[in-house]
Amino acid sequence: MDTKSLIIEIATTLFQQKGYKGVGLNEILKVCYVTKGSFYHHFPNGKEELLIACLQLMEEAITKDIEDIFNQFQTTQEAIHAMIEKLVDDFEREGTITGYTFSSMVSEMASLSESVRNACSSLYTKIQEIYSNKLVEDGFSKEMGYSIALMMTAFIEGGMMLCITQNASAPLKTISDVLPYLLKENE
Amino acid sequence: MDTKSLIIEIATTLFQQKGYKGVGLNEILKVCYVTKGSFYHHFPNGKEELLIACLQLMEEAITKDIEDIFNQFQTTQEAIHAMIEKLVDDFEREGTITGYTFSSMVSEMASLSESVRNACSSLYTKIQEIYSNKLVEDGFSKEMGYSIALMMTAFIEGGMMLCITQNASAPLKTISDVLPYLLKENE
DNA sequence: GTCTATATAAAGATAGAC
DNA sequence: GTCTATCTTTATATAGAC
Repeated sequence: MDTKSLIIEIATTLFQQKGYKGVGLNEILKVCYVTKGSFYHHFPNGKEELLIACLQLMEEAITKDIEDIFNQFQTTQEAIHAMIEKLVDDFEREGTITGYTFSSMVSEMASLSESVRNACSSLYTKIQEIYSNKLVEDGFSKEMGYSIALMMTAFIEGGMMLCITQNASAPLKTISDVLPYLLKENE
Repeated sequence: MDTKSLIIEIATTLFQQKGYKGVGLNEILKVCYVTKGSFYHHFPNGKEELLIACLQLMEEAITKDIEDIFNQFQTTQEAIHAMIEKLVDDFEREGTITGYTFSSMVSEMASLSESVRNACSSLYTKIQEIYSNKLVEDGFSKEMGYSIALMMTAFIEGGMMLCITQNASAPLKTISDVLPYLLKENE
């Protein structure tokens, strides 16, 4: 793999685990076996440029992943259930949630950098579109589909936050169990 | 006000706005007109000790605030509606959400400091207990009350995250509109 | 495109006078 | 309890050889 992609891949994981400010450039480059000089050749605008590149990679990876799951299942309910199950598995295996979330980047950087905020916003919008389209297929109105997609995103983000805080997968599991009510009773 | 309390108050606001790593000690102390020497007299263990103190202050302030709102209204549904409305108002007025959230602290620090994670966990538990108790008053079973309280917390946290990301209050408003379905149809 | 060496600024923290 | 001055480490970033 070329140097630039390598840096982006490794930095993405580290940012997701420890947040943007929680990882120093030195740490990233040490893991990559890449030097400062090489880094600034690929990212002349430094660390923030790297973050934006990572957010774009996340956008691709996350949307692809979610789309795959949503294509595998007939209904939104089944798909979202499978999705959360996967998050829970990852969390129980690795101890951290690296997929489908970038909340640390949002909460750290949204107030500090407009371009980072926009990249995050774009990502959430993409995810919600996938949900929303599936919900319309399921028979929901466009408006209702939009609202529920928004809620689902908030739900999952909040659930991940609680899992990280409690260092336990129970919150996401509970949410996964209760979500069907949301989807069924409004159809 | 005594120096220690002053530092805690100002630091709390700054941490909520910019996250823990987003604010330097220098910045905090400059706003307080307090010197390093004085700071380390009150907080021998430095910045992380200050953060813990801030989280405790938040715990008091947030629980008191939410309890007041919940005492003002008959049902959970009305209370939570008023609560979200207050969040939305604050956001529209100030541009940032400083109340009821500390997600930046969680996502930045949970993987790095166990004692910070515990303080955050305690805070979420307290909030959920308030919801849960009210829900039991409303006629829900203890188990159902617990699940719904968890969901509500996840919902609101996720909603705030989306508001910050989109720099708009729409997400929380949508959530506020749709929440009644969750509470009504399971009663 | 990659390297080493260096610059520069900011972080958190300490020492000791008052 | 508060002050100034200082220390140490780490951060991001740059210069210039190869």
